[in-house]
Amino acid sequence: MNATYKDVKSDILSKITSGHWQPGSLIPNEIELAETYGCARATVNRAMRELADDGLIERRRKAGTRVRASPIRQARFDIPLVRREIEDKGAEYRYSLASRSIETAPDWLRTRLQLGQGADALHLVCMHYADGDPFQHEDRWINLEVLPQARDADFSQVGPNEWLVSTIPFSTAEISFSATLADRALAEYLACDTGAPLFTVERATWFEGDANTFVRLTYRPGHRMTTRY
Amino acid sequence: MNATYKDVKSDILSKITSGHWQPGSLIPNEIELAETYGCARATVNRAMRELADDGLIERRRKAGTRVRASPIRQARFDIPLVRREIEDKGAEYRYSLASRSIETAPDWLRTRLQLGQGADALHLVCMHYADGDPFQHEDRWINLEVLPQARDADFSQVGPNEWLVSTIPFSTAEISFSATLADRALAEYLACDTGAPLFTVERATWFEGDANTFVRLTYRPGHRMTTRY
DNA sequence: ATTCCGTTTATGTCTAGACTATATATAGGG
DNA sequence: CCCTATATATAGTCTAGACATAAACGGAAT
Repeated sequence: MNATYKDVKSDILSKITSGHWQPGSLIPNEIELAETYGCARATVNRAMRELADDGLIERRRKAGTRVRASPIRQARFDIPLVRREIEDKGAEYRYSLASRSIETAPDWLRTRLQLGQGADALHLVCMHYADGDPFQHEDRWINLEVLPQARDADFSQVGPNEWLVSTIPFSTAEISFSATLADRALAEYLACDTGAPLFTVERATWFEGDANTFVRLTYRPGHRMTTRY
Repeated sequence: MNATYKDVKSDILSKITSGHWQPGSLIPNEIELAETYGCARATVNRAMRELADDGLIERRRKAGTRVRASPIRQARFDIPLVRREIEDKGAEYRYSLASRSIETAPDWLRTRLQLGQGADALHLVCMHYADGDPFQHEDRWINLEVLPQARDADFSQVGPNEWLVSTIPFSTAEISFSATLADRALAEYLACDTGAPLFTVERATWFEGDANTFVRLTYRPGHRMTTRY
Protein backbone atom coordinates (compact mmCIF):
# COMPACT_ATOMS: atom_id res chain seq x y z
CA MET A 1 0.00 0.00 0.00
CA ASN A 2 1.00 3.61 -0.57
CA ALA A 3 3.86 2.60 -2.83
CA THR A 4 5.98 5.33 -4.41
CA TYR A 5 6.97 5.13 -8.04
CA LYS A 6 10.45 4.13 -6.90
CA ASP A 7 9.03 1.24 -4.87
CA VAL A 8 7.04 0.11 -7.87
CA LYS A 9 9.99 0.50 -10.18
CA SER A 10 12.36 -1.48 -8.02
CA ASP A 11 9.79 -4.19 -7.35
CA ILE A 12 9.12 -4.64 -11.05
CA LEU A 13 12.85 -4.56 -11.70
CA SER A 14 13.47 -7.31 -9.18
CA LYS A 15 10.66 -9.41 -10.65
CA ILE A 16 12.44 -9.11 -13.97
CA THR A 17 16.01 -9.68 -12.84
CA SER A 18 14.99 -12.59 -10.63
CA GLY A 19 13.41 -14.25 -13.63
CA HIS A 20 9.93 -14.18 -12.06
CA TRP A 21 8.85 -12.38 -15.21
CA GLN A 22 10.69 -14.01 -18.08
CA PRO A 23 12.14 -12.11 -21.04
CA GLY A 24 9.48 -11.76 -23.71
CA SER A 25 6.59 -12.27 -21.34
CA LEU A 26 3.67 -9.92 -20.91
CA ILE A 27 3.39 -8.16 -17.60
CA PRO A 28 0.12 -7.02 -15.98
CA ASN A 29 -1.39 -3.80 -17.25
CA GLU A 30 -1.21 -0.52 -15.39
CA ILE A 31 -4.62 -0.78 -13.79
CA GLU A 32 -3.94 -4.20 -12.34
CA LEU A 33 -0.55 -3.15 -11.07
CA ALA A 34 -2.01 -0.03 -9.52
CA GLU A 35 -4.44 -2.24 -7.60
CA THR A 36 -1.67 -4.64 -6.63
CA TYR A 37 0.53 -1.89 -5.26
CA GLY A 38 -2.34 0.14 -3.89
CA CYS A 39 -1.42 3.30 -5.73
CA ALA A 40 -2.70 5.46 -8.57
CA ARG A 41 -2.21 4.44 -12.16
CA ALA A 42 -0.05 7.52 -12.79
CA THR A 43 2.42 6.18 -10.25
CA VAL A 44 2.69 2.83 -11.99
CA ASN A 45 2.91 4.67 -15.30
CA ARG A 46 5.92 6.66 -14.19
CA ALA A 47 7.69 3.57 -12.91
CA MET A 48 7.06 1.70 -16.14
CA ARG A 49 7.98 4.66 -18.32
CA GLU A 50 11.36 4.89 -16.64
CA LEU A 51 11.95 1.17 -17.02
CA ALA A 52 11.11 1.54 -20.70
CA ASP A 53 13.59 4.44 -20.98
CA ASP A 54 16.19 2.21 -19.36
CA GLY A 55 15.59 -0.34 -22.08
CA LEU A 56 14.28 -3.12 -19.81
CA ILE A 57 10.71 -3.30 -20.99
CA GLU A 58 8.84 -2.55 -24.18
CA ARG A 59 5.48 -0.84 -24.11
CA ARG A 60 2.87 -0.60 -26.81
CA ARG A 61 -0.62 0.77 -26.67
CA LYS A 62 -3.24 -1.90 -26.67
CA ALA A 63 -0.57 -4.62 -26.88
CA GLY A 64 0.61 -4.04 -23.32
CA THR A 65 4.02 -4.18 -21.74
CA ARG A 66 6.53 -6.97 -22.07
CA VAL A 67 9.97 -7.70 -20.72
CA ARG A 68 12.47 -7.14 -23.49
CA ALA A 69 13.71 -10.39 -25.01
CA SER A 70 17.22 -9.04 -25.02
CA PRO A 71 17.61 -5.88 -22.97
CA ILE A 72 19.17 -2.95 -24.73
CA ARG A 73 22.58 -2.51 -23.26
CA GLN A 74 23.58 1.06 -23.36
CA ALA A 75 26.41 2.97 -21.84
CA ARG A 76 26.25 6.63 -21.01
CA PHE A 77 29.37 8.72 -20.98
CA ASP A 78 29.73 12.18 -19.66
CA ILE A 79 31.96 14.10 -21.99
CA PRO A 80 33.79 16.50 -19.71
CA LEU A 81 35.98 19.41 -20.63
CA VAL A 82 39.60 18.32 -20.50
CA ARG A 83 40.23 20.83 -17.80
CA ARG A 84 37.60 19.25 -15.59
CA GLU A 85 38.75 15.75 -16.44
CA ILE A 86 42.23 16.66 -15.24
CA GLU A 87 41.22 18.71 -12.23
CA ASP A 88 38.81 16.02 -11.08
CA LYS A 89 41.78 13.66 -10.80
CA GLY A 90 43.38 16.17 -8.47
CA ALA A 91 46.04 17.09 -11.00
CA GLU A 92 47.08 20.55 -12.05
CA TYR A 93 45.82 21.61 -15.46
CA ARG A 94 47.96 23.47 -17.97
CA TYR A 95 47.11 24.52 -21.49
CA SER A 96 49.29 25.60 -24.37
CA LEU A 97 48.61 26.69 -27.92
CA ALA A 98 51.04 25.12 -30.37
CA SER A 99 49.89 26.65 -33.62
CA ARG A 100 47.19 28.81 -35.10
CA SER A 101 46.47 29.53 -38.71
CA ILE A 102 43.68 30.37 -41.12
CA GLU A 103 43.52 27.94 -44.01
CA THR A 104 41.27 26.98 -46.84
CA ALA A 105 39.40 23.94 -45.56
CA PRO A 106 40.93 20.75 -46.97
CA ASP A 107 38.68 18.39 -48.88
CA TRP A 108 38.21 15.83 -46.10
CA LEU A 109 37.08 18.58 -43.74
CA ARG A 110 34.70 20.07 -46.29
CA THR A 111 33.11 16.66 -46.72
CA ARG A 112 32.95 16.06 -42.99
CA LEU A 113 31.32 19.38 -42.19
CA GLN A 114 29.47 19.97 -45.45
CA LEU A 115 31.32 23.19 -46.20
CA GLY A 116 31.32 25.10 -49.48
CA GLN A 117 34.36 25.17 -51.74
CA GLY A 118 37.11 27.57 -50.72
CA ALA A 119 35.67 28.04 -47.22
CA ASP A 120 38.09 29.41 -44.66
CA ALA A 121 38.71 27.58 -41.43
CA LEU A 122 40.69 28.38 -38.33
CA HIS A 123 43.13 25.60 -37.60
CA LEU A 124 44.40 25.24 -34.03
CA VAL A 125 46.77 22.76 -32.48
CA CYS A 126 46.86 22.69 -28.68
CA MET A 127 48.13 20.62 -25.81
CA HIS A 128 46.60 19.91 -22.42
CA TYR A 129 48.84 18.86 -19.54
CA ALA A 130 48.14 17.17 -16.22
CA ASP A 131 50.72 17.96 -13.53
CA GLY A 132 53.07 18.97 -16.33
CA ASP A 133 52.75 15.71 -18.25
CA PRO A 134 51.17 15.62 -21.70
CA PHE A 135 47.58 14.46 -21.36
CA GLN A 136 45.72 15.31 -24.53
CA HIS A 137 46.57 16.62 -27.97
CA GLU A 138 43.89 18.71 -29.67
CA ASP A 139 43.73 19.29 -33.40
CA ARG A 140 40.82 21.59 -34.09
CA TRP A 141 39.16 23.23 -37.07
CA ILE A 142 36.62 26.02 -36.65
CA ASN A 143 34.25 27.05 -39.42
CA LEU A 144 34.79 30.78 -39.86
CA GLU A 145 31.69 31.25 -41.95
CA VAL A 146 29.54 30.32 -38.99
CA LEU A 147 31.83 31.58 -36.25
CA PRO A 148 33.61 34.65 -37.66
CA GLN A 149 34.24 35.91 -34.12
CA ALA A 150 36.75 33.06 -33.70
CA ARG A 151 39.07 35.08 -35.97
CA ASP A 152 39.57 37.62 -33.20
CA ALA A 153 39.44 35.27 -30.23
CA ASP A 154 42.60 34.79 -28.22
CA PHE A 155 43.30 31.12 -27.84
CA SER A 156 46.70 31.53 -26.23
CA GLN A 157 45.33 31.42 -22.68
CA VAL A 158 41.99 29.61 -22.93
CA GLY A 159 41.48 26.46 -25.00
CA PRO A 160 39.10 26.51 -27.95
CA ASN A 161 36.94 23.97 -26.20
CA GLU A 162 36.09 26.34 -23.39
CA TRP A 163 35.71 29.23 -25.79
CA LEU A 164 33.24 27.22 -27.84
CA VAL A 165 31.26 26.04 -24.84
CA SER A 166 30.68 29.62 -23.78
CA THR A 167 30.01 30.82 -27.32
CA ILE A 168 27.67 28.10 -28.50
CA PRO A 169 26.80 26.10 -25.39
CA PHE A 170 24.05 24.02 -26.95
CA SER A 171 24.77 22.04 -30.03
CA THR A 172 24.39 18.59 -31.47
CA ALA A 173 27.43 16.45 -32.05
CA GLU A 174 28.67 13.35 -33.75
CA ILE A 175 31.37 11.66 -31.79
CA SER A 176 33.50 8.71 -32.67
CA PHE A 177 36.17 6.69 -30.87
CA SER A 178 39.03 4.82 -32.42
CA ALA A 179 42.63 3.79 -32.00
CA THR A 180 45.44 5.45 -33.95
CA LEU A 181 49.17 5.16 -34.17
CA ALA A 182 51.48 7.88 -32.89
CA ASP A 183 53.28 9.47 -35.83
CA ARG A 184 56.45 11.40 -35.21
CA ALA A 185 54.73 14.71 -34.51
CA LEU A 186 52.18 13.22 -32.11
CA ALA A 187 54.87 11.22 -30.35
CA GLU A 188 56.75 14.42 -29.70
CA TYR A 189 53.71 16.27 -28.41
CA LEU A 190 52.68 13.41 -26.14
CA ALA A 191 56.24 12.47 -25.11
CA CYS A 192 55.81 8.88 -26.21
CA ASP A 193 57.34 6.51 -28.74
CA THR A 194 56.43 6.67 -32.40
CA GLY A 195 54.13 3.74 -33.07
CA ALA A 196 52.42 3.87 -29.69
CA PRO A 197 48.70 3.07 -29.81
CA LEU A 198 46.63 6.12 -28.91
CA PHE A 199 43.02 6.44 -27.94
CA THR A 200 41.39 9.02 -30.18
CA VAL A 201 38.11 10.89 -30.04
CA GLU A 202 36.77 12.77 -33.03
CA ARG A 203 33.89 15.15 -32.66
CA ALA A 204 31.97 17.27 -35.12
CA THR A 205 29.38 19.68 -33.80
CA TRP A 206 26.47 21.48 -35.38
CA PHE A 207 24.30 24.34 -34.29
CA GLU A 208 21.02 24.97 -36.04
CA GLY A 209 22.04 22.97 -39.06
CA ASP A 210 25.45 24.57 -39.53
CA ALA A 211 28.63 22.69 -38.79
CA ASN A 212 30.80 24.80 -36.60
CA THR A 213 33.76 22.72 -35.55
CA PHE A 214 35.61 19.48 -35.96
CA VAL A 215 38.16 18.26 -33.47
CA ARG A 216 40.46 15.28 -33.09
CA LEU A 217 41.51 14.62 -29.51
CA THR A 218 44.37 12.23 -28.99
CA TYR A 219 45.14 10.98 -25.51
CA ARG A 220 48.46 10.01 -24.02
CA PRO A 221 49.25 6.29 -24.19
CA GLY A 222 47.37 4.08 -21.75
CA HIS A 223 44.37 6.37 -21.48
CA ARG A 224 41.05 4.68 -20.75
CA MET A 225 37.55 5.89 -20.92
CA THR A 226 35.39 4.14 -18.37
CA THR A 227 31.78 3.99 -17.38
CA ARG A 228 29.23 1.84 -15.59
CA TYR A 229 25.73 0.92 -16.57
CA MET B 1 -2.98 27.53 -24.16
CA ASN B 2 -3.47 23.80 -23.73
CA ALA B 3 0.24 23.16 -24.15
CA THR B 4 1.50 19.60 -23.95
CA TYR B 5 4.62 18.75 -22.01
CA LYS B 6 6.44 18.43 -25.32
CA ASP B 7 5.39 21.93 -26.33
CA VAL B 8 6.61 23.27 -23.01
CA LYS B 9 9.83 21.32 -23.25
CA SER B 10 10.67 22.49 -26.73
CA ASP B 11 9.72 26.07 -25.97
CA ILE B 12 11.96 26.14 -22.91
CA LEU B 13 14.68 24.44 -24.92
CA SER B 14 14.51 27.06 -27.62
CA LYS B 15 14.59 29.86 -25.06
CA ILE B 16 17.80 28.32 -23.78
CA THR B 17 19.50 27.57 -27.07
CA SER B 18 18.58 30.96 -28.48
CA GLY B 19 20.24 32.61 -25.52
CA HIS B 20 17.00 34.23 -24.36
CA TRP B 21 17.68 32.53 -21.03
CA GLN B 22 21.42 32.77 -20.44
CA PRO B 23 23.52 30.00 -18.93
CA GLY B 24 23.48 30.32 -15.16
CA SER B 25 20.32 32.37 -15.05
CA LEU B 26 17.26 31.52 -13.01
CA ILE B 27 14.15 30.58 -14.94
CA PRO B 28 10.58 31.16 -13.73
CA ASN B 29 9.15 28.69 -11.28
CA GLU B 30 6.70 25.96 -12.19
CA ILE B 31 3.62 27.87 -11.10
CA GLU B 32 4.48 30.90 -13.19
CA LEU B 33 5.33 28.76 -16.21
CA ALA B 34 2.09 26.83 -15.83
CA GLU B 35 0.22 30.12 -15.97
CA THR B 36 2.28 31.29 -18.94
CA TYR B 37 1.62 28.15 -20.94
CA GLY B 38 -1.92 27.72 -19.66
CA CYS B 39 -1.39 24.21 -18.39
CA ALA B 40 -1.18 22.33 -15.11
CA ARG B 41 1.94 22.45 -12.98
CA ALA B 42 2.46 18.70 -13.46
CA THR B 43 2.85 19.32 -17.17
CA VAL B 44 5.54 21.93 -16.65
CA ASN B 45 7.13 19.63 -14.09
CA ARG B 46 7.47 16.80 -16.56
CA ALA B 47 8.97 19.06 -19.21
CA MET B 48 11.49 20.46 -16.75
CA ARG B 49 12.31 17.07 -15.29
CA GLU B 50 13.22 15.77 -18.73
CA LEU B 51 15.33 18.81 -19.47
CA ALA B 52 17.12 18.21 -16.18
CA ASP B 53 17.68 14.56 -17.14
CA ASP B 54 19.13 15.76 -20.41
CA GLY B 55 21.60 17.85 -18.47
CA LEU B 56 20.41 21.24 -19.72
CA ILE B 57 19.04 22.68 -16.53
CA GLU B 58 19.69 22.26 -12.84
CA ARG B 59 16.87 22.10 -10.35
CA ARG B 60 17.00 22.52 -6.61
CA ARG B 61 14.17 22.71 -4.13
CA LYS B 62 13.62 26.18 -2.88
CA ALA B 63 16.52 27.53 -4.97
CA GLY B 64 14.61 27.08 -8.20
CA THR B 65 15.70 26.07 -11.67
CA ARG B 66 18.61 27.51 -13.59
CA VAL B 67 20.16 26.98 -16.98
CA ARG B 68 23.35 25.00 -16.52
CA ALA B 69 26.45 27.16 -16.80
CA SER B 70 28.10 24.48 -18.89
CA PRO B 71 25.69 21.84 -20.07
CA ILE B 72 26.60 18.26 -19.31
CA ARG B 73 27.55 16.68 -22.57
CA GLN B 74 26.77 13.05 -22.54
CA ALA B 75 26.90 10.43 -25.22
CA ARG B 76 24.80 7.30 -25.19
CA PHE B 77 26.02 4.18 -26.86
CA ASP B 78 24.03 1.11 -27.55
CA ILE B 79 26.20 -1.90 -26.92
CA PRO B 80 25.02 -4.43 -29.45
CA LEU B 81 25.87 -8.08 -29.67
CA VAL B 82 28.62 -8.54 -32.24
CA ARG B 83 26.32 -10.65 -34.31
CA ARG B 84 23.83 -7.83 -34.58
CA GLU B 85 26.53 -5.27 -35.18
CA ILE B 86 27.72 -7.30 -38.15
CA GLU B 87 24.32 -8.29 -39.50
CA ASP B 88 23.09 -4.70 -39.26
CA LYS B 89 25.82 -3.76 -41.72
CA GLY B 90 24.41 -6.30 -44.11
CA ALA B 91 27.40 -8.58 -43.71
CA GLU B 92 27.35 -12.29 -43.03
CA TYR B 93 28.24 -13.27 -39.48
CA ARG B 94 30.49 -16.18 -38.64
CA TYR B 95 31.73 -17.32 -35.26
CA SER B 96 34.53 -19.60 -34.25
CA LEU B 97 35.90 -20.85 -30.96
CA ALA B 98 39.68 -20.79 -30.89
CA SER B 99 40.36 -22.19 -27.47
CA ARG B 100 38.63 -23.27 -24.30
CA SER B 101 40.15 -24.18 -20.97
CA ILE B 102 39.49 -24.15 -17.26
CA GLU B 103 42.20 -22.34 -15.36
CA THR B 104 42.89 -20.99 -11.95
CA ALA B 105 42.07 -17.30 -12.21
CA PRO B 106 45.26 -15.26 -12.61
CA ASP B 107 45.94 -12.50 -10.11
CA TRP B 108 44.90 -9.59 -12.32
CA LEU B 109 41.55 -11.25 -12.94
CA ARG B 110 41.00 -12.00 -9.26
CA THR B 111 41.62 -8.35 -8.49
CA ARG B 112 39.38 -7.19 -11.31
CA LEU B 113 36.45 -9.38 -10.34
CA GLN B 114 37.06 -9.67 -6.61
CA LEU B 115 37.45 -13.43 -6.71
CA GLY B 116 38.78 -15.64 -3.94
CA GLN B 117 42.17 -17.29 -4.13
CA GLY B 118 42.38 -20.41 -6.26
CA ALA B 119 39.01 -19.72 -7.92
CA ASP B 120 38.43 -21.56 -11.18
CA ALA B 121 37.53 -19.69 -14.32
CA LEU B 122 36.55 -20.75 -17.79
CA HIS B 123 38.83 -19.11 -20.34
CA LEU B 124 37.56 -18.77 -23.90
CA VAL B 125 39.14 -17.25 -26.95
CA CYS B 126 36.84 -16.65 -29.90
CA MET B 127 36.69 -14.85 -33.22
CA HIS B 128 33.85 -13.08 -34.93
CA TYR B 129 33.92 -12.60 -38.70
CA ALA B 130 32.04 -10.30 -41.05
CA ASP B 131 31.75 -11.66 -44.58
CA GLY B 132 34.65 -13.94 -43.79
CA ASP B 133 36.98 -11.15 -42.63
CA PRO B 134 38.13 -10.96 -39.03
CA PHE B 135 36.00 -8.42 -37.21
CA GLN B 136 36.44 -8.91 -33.50
CA HIS B 137 38.63 -10.97 -31.22
CA GLU B 138 37.10 -12.02 -27.91
CA ASP B 139 39.10 -13.05 -24.88
CA ARG B 140 36.68 -14.04 -22.16
CA TRP B 141 36.81 -15.31 -18.59
CA ILE B 142 33.76 -16.70 -16.87
CA ASN B 143 33.53 -17.09 -13.11
CA LEU B 144 32.66 -20.75 -12.53
CA GLU B 145 31.76 -20.23 -8.90
CA VAL B 146 28.84 -18.07 -9.94
CA LEU B 147 28.09 -19.71 -13.27
CA PRO B 148 28.91 -23.42 -12.86
CA GLN B 149 26.59 -24.28 -15.73
CA ALA B 150 29.13 -22.67 -18.10
CA ARG B 151 31.28 -25.76 -17.52
CA ASP B 152 28.84 -27.83 -19.54
CA ALA B 153 27.83 -25.20 -22.10
CA ASP B 154 28.82 -25.76 -25.69
CA PHE B 155 30.54 -22.68 -26.99
CA SER B 156 31.59 -24.18 -30.30
CA GLN B 157 28.49 -22.99 -32.15
CA VAL B 158 27.18 -20.05 -30.12
CA GLY B 159 29.41 -17.32 -28.74
CA PRO B 160 29.67 -16.84 -24.97
CA ASN B 161 28.17 -13.40 -25.34
CA GLU B 162 24.88 -14.78 -26.57
CA TRP B 163 24.95 -17.57 -24.04
CA LEU B 164 25.46 -15.07 -21.24
CA VAL B 165 22.71 -12.74 -22.43
CA SER B 166 20.21 -15.56 -22.30
CA THR B 167 21.53 -16.93 -19.01
CA ILE B 168 21.83 -13.69 -17.04
CA PRO B 169 20.08 -11.08 -19.15
CA PHE B 170 20.12 -8.35 -16.54
CA SER B 171 23.37 -7.32 -15.00
CA THR B 172 25.41 -4.28 -14.21
CA ALA B 173 28.63 -3.67 -16.05
CA GLU B 174 31.76 -1.64 -16.01
CA ILE B 175 33.00 -0.90 -19.48
CA SER B 176 36.16 0.76 -20.63
CA PHE B 177 37.59 1.78 -23.97
CA SER B 178 41.23 2.07 -24.89
CA ALA B 179 43.77 1.60 -27.64
CA THR B 180 46.18 -1.32 -27.65
CA LEU B 181 48.92 -2.61 -29.88
CA ALA B 182 48.54 -5.79 -31.90
CA ASP B 183 50.93 -8.42 -30.55
CA ARG B 184 51.87 -11.34 -32.73
CA ALA B 185 48.94 -13.52 -31.66
CA LEU B 186 46.35 -10.79 -32.12
CA ALA B 187 47.84 -9.80 -35.46
CA GLU B 188 47.39 -13.35 -36.65
CA TYR B 189 43.80 -13.58 -35.42
CA LEU B 190 42.85 -10.25 -36.94
CA ALA B 191 44.94 -10.67 -40.10
CA CYS B 192 46.80 -7.43 -39.57
CA ASP B 193 50.35 -6.29 -38.95
CA THR B 194 52.00 -6.64 -35.58
CA GLY B 195 52.07 -3.16 -34.06
CA ALA B 196 48.76 -2.07 -35.53
CA PRO B 197 46.68 0.15 -33.23
CA LEU B 198 43.52 -1.64 -32.16
CA PHE B 199 40.38 -0.33 -30.56
CA THR B 200 39.67 -2.33 -27.43
CA VAL B 201 36.66 -2.67 -25.18
CA GLU B 202 36.90 -4.27 -21.77
CA ARG B 203 33.82 -5.18 -19.86
CA ALA B 204 33.25 -6.70 -16.45
CA THR B 205 29.73 -7.61 -15.44
CA TRP B 206 28.10 -8.32 -12.12
CA PHE B 207 24.84 -9.85 -11.10
CA GLU B 208 23.54 -9.37 -7.59
CA GLY B 209 26.96 -8.44 -6.26
CA ASP B 210 28.84 -11.32 -7.84
CA ALA B 211 31.20 -10.82 -10.73
CA ASN B 212 30.36 -13.27 -13.43
CA THR B 213 32.49 -12.43 -16.42
CA PHE B 214 35.29 -10.31 -17.79
CA VAL B 215 35.89 -9.86 -21.47
CA ARG B 216 38.37 -8.05 -23.68
CA LEU B 217 37.07 -7.34 -27.16
CA THR B 218 39.60 -6.25 -29.74
CA TYR B 219 38.41 -4.91 -33.05
CA ARG B 220 40.05 -5.14 -36.41
CA PRO B 221 42.20 -2.13 -37.36
CA GLY B 222 40.32 0.97 -38.37
CA HIS B 223 37.23 0.18 -36.34
CA ARG B 224 35.26 3.17 -35.06
CA MET B 225 32.54 3.47 -32.53
CA THR B 226 30.22 6.33 -33.38
CA THR B 227 27.24 8.07 -31.88
CA ARG B 228 25.31 11.31 -31.94
CA TYR B 229 23.98 13.38 -29.10
C1' DA C 1 30.37 36.83 14.72
C1' DT C 2 28.57 32.08 14.97
C1' DT C 3 25.37 28.54 15.70
C1' DC C 4 20.71 26.96 15.90
C1' DC C 5 15.92 26.78 14.69
C1' DG C 6 11.65 27.81 12.76
C1' DT C 7 9.59 29.81 8.39
C1' DT C 8 9.15 30.09 3.69
C1' DT C 9 9.45 28.63 -0.92
C1' DA C 10 10.25 25.79 -4.92
C1' DT C 11 10.50 21.34 -6.39
C1' DG C 12 9.03 16.30 -5.80
C1' DT C 13 5.46 13.22 -5.66
C1' DC C 14 0.80 11.25 -5.27
C1' DT C 15 -4.27 10.92 -6.37
C1' DA C 16 -8.67 10.27 -8.82
C1' DG C 17 -10.55 11.06 -12.75
C1' DA C 18 -10.89 12.22 -17.57
C1' DC C 19 -9.82 12.17 -22.31
C1' DT C 20 -6.64 10.79 -26.30
C1' DA C 21 -4.04 7.90 -29.40
C1' DT C 22 -2.94 3.60 -31.24
C1' DA C 23 -2.78 -1.14 -32.11
C1' DT C 24 -5.45 -5.28 -32.17
C1' DA C 25 -9.58 -8.05 -32.70
C1' DT C 26 -13.90 -8.80 -34.72
C1' DA C 27 -17.80 -8.58 -37.53
C1' DG C 28 -19.84 -7.36 -41.82
C1' DG C 29 -19.81 -6.54 -46.90
C1' DG C 30 -18.18 -7.39 -51.34
C1' DC D 1 -11.61 -15.16 -48.98
C1' DC D 2 -10.17 -10.61 -48.57
C1' DC D 3 -11.00 -5.96 -47.41
C1' DT D 4 -12.90 -2.57 -44.41
C1' DA D 5 -15.44 -0.47 -40.78
C1' DT D 6 -16.13 -0.70 -35.82
C1' DA D 7 -15.36 -2.01 -31.13
C1' DT D 8 -12.08 -2.50 -27.48
C1' DA D 9 -8.00 -2.75 -24.68
C1' DT D 10 -3.96 -0.49 -23.31
C1' DA D 11 -0.65 3.00 -22.89
C1' DG D 12 -0.04 8.23 -23.08
C1' DT D 13 -1.19 12.46 -21.36
C1' DC D 14 -3.57 16.24 -18.84
C1' DT D 15 -5.86 18.40 -14.75
C1' DA D 16 -6.72 20.31 -10.13
C1' DG D 17 -5.57 19.72 -5.90
C1' DA D 18 -3.01 17.95 -1.98
C1' DC D 19 0.85 16.84 0.89
C1' DA D 20 6.06 15.84 1.37
C1' DT D 21 10.72 17.30 1.34
C1' DA D 22 14.87 19.94 0.81
C1' DA D 23 17.16 24.08 1.11
C1' DA D 24 17.65 29.01 1.68
C1' DC D 25 16.67 32.67 4.74
C1' DG D 26 16.10 35.37 8.75
C1' DG D 27 16.03 36.02 13.42
C1' DA D 28 17.21 34.52 18.16
C1' DA D 29 20.30 32.72 21.39
C1' DT D 30 24.89 31.89 22.33
